Amino acid sequence: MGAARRLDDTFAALADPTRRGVIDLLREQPRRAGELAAAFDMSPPAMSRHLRVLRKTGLVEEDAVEDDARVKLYRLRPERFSELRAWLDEVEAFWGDQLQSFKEHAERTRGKKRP
Amino acid sequence: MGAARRLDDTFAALADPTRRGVIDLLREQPRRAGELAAAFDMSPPAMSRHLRVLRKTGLVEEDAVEDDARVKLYRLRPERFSELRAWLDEVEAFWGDQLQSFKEHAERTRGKKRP
DNA sequence: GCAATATTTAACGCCGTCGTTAACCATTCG
DNA sequence: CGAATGGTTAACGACGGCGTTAAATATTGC
Repeated sequence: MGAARRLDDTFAALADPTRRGVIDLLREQPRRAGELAAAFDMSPPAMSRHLRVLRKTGLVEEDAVEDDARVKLYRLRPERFSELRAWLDEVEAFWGDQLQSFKEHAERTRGKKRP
Repeated sequence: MGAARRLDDTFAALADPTRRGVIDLLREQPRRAGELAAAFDMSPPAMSRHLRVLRKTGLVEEDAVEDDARVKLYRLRPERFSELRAWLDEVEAFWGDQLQSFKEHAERTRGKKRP
């Protein structure tokens, strides 16, 4: 049930196009906070909060690499995405049965316009 | 880009625990609107709007079966879930490369506390 | 026709989100 | 030290989501 609460935040985080855009950029390589703000033509504070949201949900992590301690690098983290996939798998497990019945039905009624 | 817009709504729809709960119930079998409202101890109007959201995103469909034309049956629809899976696949495709590089890096620096 | 049933729409209030600008650390470097 | 740079936090306004109750719309059945 802890996981369910976390899914709330995960989905909410992904509902924002800017945040999905960030994820898209981070797929290629880690990026600096300011770099991301610029990429979306958005004020640094605005991006900072988007990053905070992504951080809190665990979709992204921040580490202070580089020789300059002011800059923060953001990168993707796989765990939450796996969790998301797990949820999706669970929901879609249903199609298996559903489509199975459908297939069987189609099989039985093949070629007939109306059974 | 139409698909991206749709993802906004899909994720937003799934961010609500009630709506995910509805999806969970619909996995087992189609349900009536009022039945769903009762299941979540919620007023019919509130559930009605949740269902409207789910309908608009295409996660759910409504058809008026049964001999009583007043009742509406809701059931899941696979298309949007597939779309979601596609997005997730795309994002996760990155782990392959990432983990690959990480593995190589770990390989090179194995046993050293600090490179 | 009229009361009861199933669901949706309308109108209202509350609270959280998203963006902006201004102020606030921390760090670099001249 | 002191200005400049990178980033986050604070305060504010606009907008939208979610729940409630009241009213509207079908449809059923006596």
